[in-house]
Amino acid sequence: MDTRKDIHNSEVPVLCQSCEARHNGMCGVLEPSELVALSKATRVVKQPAGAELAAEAEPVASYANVMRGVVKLTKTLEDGRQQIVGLQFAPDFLGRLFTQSSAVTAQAASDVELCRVPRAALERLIAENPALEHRLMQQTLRELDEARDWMVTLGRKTAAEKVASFLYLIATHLDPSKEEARHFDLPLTRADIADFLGLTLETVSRQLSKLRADQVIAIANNRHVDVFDMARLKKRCG
Amino acid sequence: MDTRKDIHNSEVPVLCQSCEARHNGMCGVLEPSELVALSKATRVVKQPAGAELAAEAEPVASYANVMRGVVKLTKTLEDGRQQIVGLQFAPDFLGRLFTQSSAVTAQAASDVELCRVPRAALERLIAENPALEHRLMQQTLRELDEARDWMVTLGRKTAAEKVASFLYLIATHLDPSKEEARHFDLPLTRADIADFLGLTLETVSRQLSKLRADQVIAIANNRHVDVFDMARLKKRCG
DNA sequence: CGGCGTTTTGAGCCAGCTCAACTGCTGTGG
DNA sequence: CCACAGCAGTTGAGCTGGCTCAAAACGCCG
Repeated sequence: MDTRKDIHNSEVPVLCQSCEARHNGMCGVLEPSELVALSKATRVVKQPAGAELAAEAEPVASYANVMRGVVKLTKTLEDGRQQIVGLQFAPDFLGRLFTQSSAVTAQAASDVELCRVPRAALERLIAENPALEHRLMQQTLRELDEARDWMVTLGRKTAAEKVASFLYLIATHLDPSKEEARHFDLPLTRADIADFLGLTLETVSRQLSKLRADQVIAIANNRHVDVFDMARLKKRCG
Repeated sequence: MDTRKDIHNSEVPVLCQSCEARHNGMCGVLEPSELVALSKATRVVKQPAGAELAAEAEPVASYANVMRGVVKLTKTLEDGRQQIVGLQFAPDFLGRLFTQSSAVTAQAASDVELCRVPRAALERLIAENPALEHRLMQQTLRELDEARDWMVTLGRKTAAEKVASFLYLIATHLDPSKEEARHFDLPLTRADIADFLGLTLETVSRQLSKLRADQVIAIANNRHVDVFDMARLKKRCG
């Protein structure tokens, strides 16, 4: 992989210089020399929405960093009932460390760009560099906090509160502005949203219509959402 | 703290020799010398059922290992709705690493015995010993897997399947026998079970009565449960 | 412009909730 | 040793939020 001398980023691979994982993701703890070594094994891949990235109970040959787009983690019961158990945004790390097979299916929710790392290469680097494991531990703890937050949403909130909570989560993750109002494109279909919230798609649609009727949001083209007032949305999260 | 020379456990503190955390918990990765040093700072405490061990959004002064009993982790909405987001059994580690305050309330579900470790002592040991962080990472990943499993239960299962799933979880954690039939005392009240399953306590009670009527379980004294056939119970988990 | 997948809207139903009464166990005081 | 208070659990009856099934509307692409 190409590298370039640079006063501020001497020896850092070109691709890594603008990558979010380099700044806020796991690569932030790596030395330039480690980054160069790792980048020899990594490969940036694009995947269209709907692509399956890893299947439940299947062995996975590689880990990845999400560079662009949203990945959904799902679990399915024998009779087909499905639940989304997590969403991953750039620059999240993707993959279950220290076990042969993933407990979830990972699927591209929107078009995504991933930076793939072969299993063995990453595990070797982790074994050599405790700071990397520490960083991954921090992300894992954050994911556990988020999973537990979502358990409250699934177990104890009404349909209206669930949909508001979903919009709030997406708004805070996709629109970085600090303004009161935010807007973004939903990375999930109504069916996906239903699978994330433990509802039917009809109920999701009805609740979105209600939020529109109540002037909390506007929806254009079924996908683009304007939140007029984040504080008002938050109040509806229960 | 007292120590004793022993051919097989030279220098290991007496209390640690019979402790589950020494065998399957985080202390399993510590050298005898580290264990001696750590045990100087730890303190075994008993707490009655209902005792609050750590409050949501409050700073915590110590971590702990669960030695006996069950600890419930709960989250509460402003209006009082509650959700149990995790149960911890011996020899689980208790506490949120690397952040000032816990995101959950920890409460003794049954009478419990904890081995308390001051925050600073454990964090120093983790910084010095990557193997310890690795072990804690493994538990964190396991907890994340369990949280995601439970999200499917909360979001997509019926009341009957939820109650069966709860009994299955408790049976596999509390009765280590490999037999088809198992029996144990429920560590949770009906209200707690409801808060774990996202149901009302009346619905929990009705579903337990149904399982009894269907000869899947027997209940004595409201707390003691006999599962006649684990395979049959598992089929009812959805 | 026509066809297909997604979303919205409507109408009726039912699983699980609410409210309420009752049972049974346990501990306490006479 | 019994009466009785208090709490946990059970059971019943009726209601309702979210589900199911069905059809119409919308947006997108050839």
